[in-house]
Amino acid sequence: MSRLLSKSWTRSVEPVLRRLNAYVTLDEGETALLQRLDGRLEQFKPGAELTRAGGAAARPRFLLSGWACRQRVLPDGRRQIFEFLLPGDGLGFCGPHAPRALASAVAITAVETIGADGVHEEILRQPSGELAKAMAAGISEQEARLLDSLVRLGRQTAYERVAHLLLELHRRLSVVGLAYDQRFSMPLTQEVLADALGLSVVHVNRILQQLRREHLIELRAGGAILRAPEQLAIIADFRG
Amino acid sequence: MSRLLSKSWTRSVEPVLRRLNAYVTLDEGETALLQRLDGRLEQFKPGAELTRAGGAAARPRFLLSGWACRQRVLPDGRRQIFEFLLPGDGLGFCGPHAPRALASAVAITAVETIGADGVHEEILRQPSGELAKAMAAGISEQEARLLDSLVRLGRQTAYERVAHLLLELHRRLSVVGLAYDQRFSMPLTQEVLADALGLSVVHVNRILQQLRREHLIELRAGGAILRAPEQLAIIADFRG
DNA sequence: CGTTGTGTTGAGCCGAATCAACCCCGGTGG
DNA sequence: CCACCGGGGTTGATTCGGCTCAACACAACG
Repeated sequence: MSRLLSKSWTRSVEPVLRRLNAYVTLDEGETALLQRLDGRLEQFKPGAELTRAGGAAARPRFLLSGWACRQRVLPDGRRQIFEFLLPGDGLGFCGPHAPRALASAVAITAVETIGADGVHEEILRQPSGELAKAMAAGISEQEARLLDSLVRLGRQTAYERVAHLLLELHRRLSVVGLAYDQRFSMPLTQEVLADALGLSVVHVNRILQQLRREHLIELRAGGAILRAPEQLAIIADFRG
Repeated sequence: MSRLLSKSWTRSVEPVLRRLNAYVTLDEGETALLQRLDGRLEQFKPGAELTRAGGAAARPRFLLSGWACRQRVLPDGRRQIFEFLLPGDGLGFCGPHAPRALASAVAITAVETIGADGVHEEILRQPSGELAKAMAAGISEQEARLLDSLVRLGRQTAYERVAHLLLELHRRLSVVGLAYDQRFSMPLTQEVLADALGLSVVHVNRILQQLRREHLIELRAGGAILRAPEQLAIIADFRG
């Protein structure tokens, strides 16, 4: 019940199943296909690149555990994080069309991924199956998140941006079973948050303090609690 | 050679052919398919909605003439423009997967579109044909532009943002044959630019003046000229 | 132990927003 | 013909949100 079991848990495809079933209920065959995924298991240390921008398109795979992000770095060092990749998320599924990766993906914590060529083949075999529908819905939701990010960066204040991102992370982790009530682990430094939100580290720090002072959130070493999700949603214009 | 001919030109699928052929050379059959497109022709006045956010996913179609944009408006009136839609661009091609439209599309000038269900069918029939490849490349490029926009809004200064957007528009119009050397028509008010760039109208005005003062650009009633594209590219970190 | 990375805090500055005029131009209608 | 009007662009004054710089606290770690 301790280390070994918990280790096997961190490697399971459960987050993938949870996420896809949230879109469309998969049938037994498709569920079994995912549980028997035989793609290569890969492990990454924090800071390691899962995908290099401009490099050959990566093979499709799922993130089983850990946090990563897609990002771009400007010549002078400024960095923009496009999105966070959480357990259960797919990576490289648009790739087959695209000649090369559009952004580099970098591990934030230790990360495990599993190759998912089998899923890709199944989608080609059954373009109108539940699995294909679920994967398409996932890609669509990902694009919706990118649009949300554009609004965040272009038209929201720092206060609204932070609230919005916290709600997004909470919602996504809930779907894959990694949020417990309003509590979830968030292994992000303030610098990472800043680069995702288009803010400076110092300012992120001050906004977080304000949110804590107002009893809207609690933060402790890698963990977050949303104390007033409804109010945060109003602040951030968050569309659940 | 005058009004009639020019009118028929504005309705042609030529921009579509130009854009797709820039990705992958289409064969005669595919070219003919596009030229014989029998989808419904639709016309929109400035300000009209081509697609309503949250509404049913729109049928796939191409924009034949005019400018439009995809956008979202916050409850308090703040607006973010996600991207501009130019002649030759597709709209609603991801739609079939997605249950509903992710953003509303609005005409900026008068706009003509043509339904393209035929293209969608052809892609299903020949998933590895040139047409399918070209359309996939187009979607991939569109996502790349969204990522560029995220960098723009999140990590670039107003000066860099304006330069970057002008270069993007010039490049896209060049591909579809609507840029003449460094000159192109740009029927955007400063307010529209502001909402695309996450800036205020007043500030956009000042930045444009600065760029003109520095002889990097020229602007005249709906038209733009890039006087020093290479320097603009350096300023904006624009990756051609 | 020092070292390094992360979070916290204060002071001052600056880029961009806001507020408020004003101009110009193309309608439009008396 | 001219007076009026509204939309877009321009300009100046002022405010403010967020950045920079700099120092310090604290914990993890070799």
